Amino acid sequence: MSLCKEVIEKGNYTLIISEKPKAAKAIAEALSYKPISCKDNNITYYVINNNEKTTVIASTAGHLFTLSTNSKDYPVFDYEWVPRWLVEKGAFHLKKYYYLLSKLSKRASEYVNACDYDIEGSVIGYMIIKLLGNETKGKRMKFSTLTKEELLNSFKKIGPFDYDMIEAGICRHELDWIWGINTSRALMHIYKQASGKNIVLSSGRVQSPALIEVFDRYIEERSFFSPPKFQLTAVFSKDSYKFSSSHISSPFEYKKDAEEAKKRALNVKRGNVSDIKEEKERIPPPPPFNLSDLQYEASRIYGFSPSYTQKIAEDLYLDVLISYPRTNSQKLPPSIPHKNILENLSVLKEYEKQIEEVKKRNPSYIPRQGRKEDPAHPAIYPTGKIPKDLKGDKLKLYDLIVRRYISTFMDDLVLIKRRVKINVGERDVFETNGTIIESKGWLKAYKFYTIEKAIPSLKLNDIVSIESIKIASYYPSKPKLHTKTSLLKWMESQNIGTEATRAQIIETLFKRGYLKSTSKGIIPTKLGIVVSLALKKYVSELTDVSLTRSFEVRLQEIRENKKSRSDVVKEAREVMSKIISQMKAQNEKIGKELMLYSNTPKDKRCILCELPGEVNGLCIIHYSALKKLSEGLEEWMKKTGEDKETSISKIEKNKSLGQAVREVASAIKNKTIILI
DNA sequence: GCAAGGTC
Ligand SMILES: [Zn+2]
Repeated sequence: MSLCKEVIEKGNYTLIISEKPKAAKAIAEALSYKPISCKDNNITYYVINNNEKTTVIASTAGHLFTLSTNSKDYPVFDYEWVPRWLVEKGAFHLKKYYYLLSKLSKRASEYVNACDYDIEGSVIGYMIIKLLGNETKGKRMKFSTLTKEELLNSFKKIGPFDYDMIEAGICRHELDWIWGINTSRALMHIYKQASGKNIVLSSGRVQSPALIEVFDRYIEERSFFSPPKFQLTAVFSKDSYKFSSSHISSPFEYKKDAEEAKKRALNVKRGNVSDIKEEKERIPPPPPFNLSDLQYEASRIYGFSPSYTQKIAEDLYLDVLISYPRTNSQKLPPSIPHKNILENLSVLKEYEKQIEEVKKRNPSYIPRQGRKEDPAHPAIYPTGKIPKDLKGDKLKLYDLIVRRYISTFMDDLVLIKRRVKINVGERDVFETNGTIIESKGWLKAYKFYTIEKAIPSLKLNDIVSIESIKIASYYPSKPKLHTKTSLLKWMESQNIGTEATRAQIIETLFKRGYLKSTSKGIIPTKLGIVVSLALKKYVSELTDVSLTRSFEVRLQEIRENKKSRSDVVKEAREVMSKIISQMKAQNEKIGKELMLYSNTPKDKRCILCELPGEVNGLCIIHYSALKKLSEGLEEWMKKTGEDKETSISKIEKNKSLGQAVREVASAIKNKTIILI
């Protein structure tokens, strides 16, 4: 044990710094068959003695330093990098890492940043070396998997510091800090001035567009209005076999067209099978899991929230049961020992048969690859370590990951789809279809889909009779309220946030009291609505994803040496100074607007709800509903063939339309408000 | 106290 101490005291070693403990262990084991494992305050580091040359491998746990300021005022731009454990609530566990790295840095002769090969990893390692060691003796090791081969290779190719990445990374921190801290302080300060109350408000490049997305979707859903289309469906029979079938012109735009087709069909009363088409469809295995696909599937299959799934996945990772979960990659490189992993997993009865099949059908163990990539990690896969005593949700998630992994080695799912056309009289054709599975392929392992729909057992020229026929209204595009999962997928589609932060940022919006969950999905609270409106009006840059796009352009320019970090930051300061001075000049006005929502006097309320009345005595939601109803009513009447009074009555009761539209229709019926 | 980004 004292050997560890000796080495540190002697100094003159290369200190390799990794981003996480697991990576430090992998590096140590790649560089030596017998790394010496040392402990300091329960934190492990490794020592390797080779031909007089000593290497020490230690790790942090993510960012050890963060931007911080002593100033309580705003606008504020005088931030500096400080140890997180000193300034951040909940970061106290980093103190041990800080002290160990600080101790190991004192006598090192050389420092290697071996953090993940992405811009955050470049910043994490750089800050440790700059602030605890010696920047001039800093180097960079680059690898994207933790396999022995790649680690050894990257160790041989250790290069100089990657200042392009470091500068871009530091700039990202500064820009987010400038935008986030200043606008959050402005919101809080104005709120405090107007109400006398201290509450925590926040805004930022990622969270604010996400909030606005929920807000916009909510208004869209509440004020949804569309005339119906008309689905004509008949139930046919052949001997005792019954099946339903839709008119090929369905959905009809006009009800009278559907009614005429119905009348014609009822006159003929029978049809004949005029065409049968059968085709095979091959569906390849789903791609390997990245975190957001895992979150999506765990929500679809088990109802887990994205942050819950992430927490369980992190536990499984720490138990060494699965690989690193915070990845965007859908790729499983051949350097992963798939054969060993599958052989190990085959001792588990529930996977034995499927793995046996992989061995026979895919003996080189080549998995299907997805499209998405990650600079530092492969897709999520089981390590092959056999779990003991896994229970409940942890077991469910582990099983999901294992099944997905096995399925990527399996054959295509083969479906048979049959489409049958039935002519009724001379003009009308009905169609019915079904799907059956010819060969299950990967679905045997990843069994979380139900696919089969009975195939109609009919032959060409069969005569079938119409048992019944009916017209149903059909609403094409009713928008759905967001769920945590759909919001996370939306963030991913817009490329805002990262695998590690999206679920967390959604939870922050709830913690701020901006959002709440209902049985139908997420809706903004009054506070969420008024913050959304204030941001739209006074900090519109934060209300959509274009700010992220412009950050990306600038960071890329820094990486390519076309711009300097200080120029980009200077530009951001100027923009922010302007925004803040404009907000300060309108302090009272903004404060009044905020207060109007948190405490709306009775005489200022919307005719139909408790929100403030903004236009024609209606709140933004009911006004938006009134506008859509007023614009679309004529089309509704034309397509349904109903008069105005009937239309309004039907709209009032129609649950396929937005709730605010129904409330507005009801108020029109009662003559409380009029169409515009 | 406030961002977004790492990871325990
Ligand atoms: Zn209202």
